[in-house]
Amino acid sequence: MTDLSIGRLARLSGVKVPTIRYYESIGMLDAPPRSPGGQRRYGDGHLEQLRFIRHGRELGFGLDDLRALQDLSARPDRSCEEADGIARKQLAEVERRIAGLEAVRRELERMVERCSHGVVDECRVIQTLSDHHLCAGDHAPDHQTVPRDT
Amino acid sequence: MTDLSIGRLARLSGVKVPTIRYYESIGMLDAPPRSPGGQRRYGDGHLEQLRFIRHGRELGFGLDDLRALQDLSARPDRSCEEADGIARKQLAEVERRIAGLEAVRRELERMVERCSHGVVDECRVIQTLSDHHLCAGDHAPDHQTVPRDT
DNA sequence: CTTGAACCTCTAGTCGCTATAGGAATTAGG
DNA sequence: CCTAATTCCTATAGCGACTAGAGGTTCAAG
Ligand SMILES: [Zn+2]
Ligand SMILES: [Zn+2]
Ligand SMILES: [Zn+2]
Ligand SMILES: [Zn+2]
Repeated sequence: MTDLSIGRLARLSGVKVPTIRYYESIGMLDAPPRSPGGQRRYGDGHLEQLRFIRHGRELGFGLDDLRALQDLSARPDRSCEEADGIARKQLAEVERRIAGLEAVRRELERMVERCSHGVVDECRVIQTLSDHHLCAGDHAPDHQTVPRDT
Repeated sequence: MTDLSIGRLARLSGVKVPTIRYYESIGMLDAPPRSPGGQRRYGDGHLEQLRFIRHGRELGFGLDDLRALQDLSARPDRSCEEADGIARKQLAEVERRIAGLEAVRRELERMVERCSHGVVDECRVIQTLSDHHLCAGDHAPDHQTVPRDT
């Protein structure tokens, strides 16, 4: 019952203030009680919950999976089969993404290395983009979304 | 002047019909002439342009970068310095993402391997999510967005 | 000339946030 | 106790790169 303000909770958890409110709005984080003036007052349980979510996000889990994992951790007597399944699925997904990125990395390296740095018309980068036949192999048959940095 | 319909262009380029319209709407792809009834009629230039974009997307370039690269390729006499810079930046970004995903992969592997597959309370997956100290190392200090599959 | 496939525009949804505007509440200092 | 600075509130819109659906029109094969 440490009665944390949202800002303090943000500092302790490493999750930004607007993100905490966002998690509450989509039902990922329990809505806390409010001060007489209407401000959120969090307890230790919320901090734990938020750290769980943050750690899961760092490991690449989607919020849906984390919700399922959260629900499971509230039922300590059940078999952990489902939790392990989610983790294995996540591992497979990460491996798939790494494989795709490795293929992309090889092609990018190749085109950067082979460019003689002259004029655009002879630029290996531009040429390769115009013609996949200049690539060494196949790359990224599947989708890749570019992440954002903050 | 092959006078391609959008559907045929989609098949020839590997880019979906709504995506082609989307590219036009954001100015990535030149707006084609229309049939008397108002339907889009593409030429070979559009097909080339679209293949360029698609190839670039497969290599992980953002649409902004691809626009810049497209503009450069229209000026064949200029130095390719800028193009090479964009490609090197992209390579660095891909390397950064691989490094992050490798760290995540190691942790996921670790937690899946160490679980004795009993009850949730003793599940290494759940425990690790609750406590980063059970991780072997640091992972993903930066953002990662989960890609979508189609 | 009919019919069914392909096309059109427009809007809203995806994921996981982030940013801004325009206020109200809290807290630290004097 | 009062003020000023800081933090907090809601609500809305935007990011990237699409995808999905509704409701209507045009085209091309037979
Ligand atoms: Zn070059
Ligand atoms: Zn290629
Ligand atoms: Zn387990
Ligand atoms: Zn960890």
